[in-house]
Amino acid sequence: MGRSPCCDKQGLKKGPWMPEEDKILVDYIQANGHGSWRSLPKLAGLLRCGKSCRLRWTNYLRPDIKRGPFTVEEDKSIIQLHAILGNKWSAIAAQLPGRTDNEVKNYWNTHLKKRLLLRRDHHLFPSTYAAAAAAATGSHMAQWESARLEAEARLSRESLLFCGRSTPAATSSIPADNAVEHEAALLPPAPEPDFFLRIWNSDVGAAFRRRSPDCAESKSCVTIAPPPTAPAGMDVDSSGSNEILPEESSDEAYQLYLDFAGDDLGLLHGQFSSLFSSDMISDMHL
DNA sequence: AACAACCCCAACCGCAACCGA
DNA sequence: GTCGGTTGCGGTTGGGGTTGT
Repeated sequence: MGRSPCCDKQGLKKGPWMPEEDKILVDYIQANGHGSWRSLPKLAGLLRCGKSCRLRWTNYLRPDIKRGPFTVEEDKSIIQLHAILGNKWSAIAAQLPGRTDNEVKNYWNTHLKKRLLLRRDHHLFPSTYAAAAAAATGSHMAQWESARLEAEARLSRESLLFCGRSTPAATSSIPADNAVEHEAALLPPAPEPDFFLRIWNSDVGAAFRRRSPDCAESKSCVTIAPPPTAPAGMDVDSSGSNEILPEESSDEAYQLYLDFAGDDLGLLHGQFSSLFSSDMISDMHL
């Protein structure tokens, strides 16, 4: 796949968008739709590359974008979804109406991640391996997530770690210093089934599908309801907004991880047909 | 008041998937 | 099946704003 030339073309403007440019872009898209992003700048009379126009539209100018601070519910959703999906910002943002992947990503990196790491330090989690092993036995999602935060650069290996849950060695006592080596030793040579789909199909995943009418009928759905009143450490301003003030919701956010533990990552058939095709489901060999 | 350090987020970069010819 | 163009996505960065000294 050849890379397409984009902003490196001479004569195209880069950097912050001017209000006039915004207006041109909005007017054009509202009148004609965006069509081909690549040809849009020329048609609209913008000295920008199509990529820049697309980003500006999807991340800033789109009329359905929600402005303002993240609410408590959005905060929780992001944390919960990130525990399942990892850095799949577009997938997480898809569950948050009006929020963009870029916004969610920035919010995670600048607020939530910081808070959770801060709390993690206070909880003295065991080694990465122990956490992975805990996840492998389904005993505590929080520890699994801790391990993931601790080593985000190794996200791609998570599925392999998770798949090791049926391996006897995964539940044995192994010194923390040897964790990485043991992880490597556990790695099977062949690709493993999609572990996200497995989790999504578990009680943990069900917690996020509770919004769907289908889910309401299922006993398997875990309801993570917001507290009736603002918990300690969380402020609700006088306007009634659920805005979370910096640093103040760390306990709440972290507790979410603890509450989030799945006692049993049992597999629930038929829970996510609205999300995945039947072919995908049948291919999972659940 | 001036400067440094830090924070935040819009925008960019580059890779990979997707899609049609 | 292959190729080239296009789009989507996640990681990273630059710079403006804020806070601390």
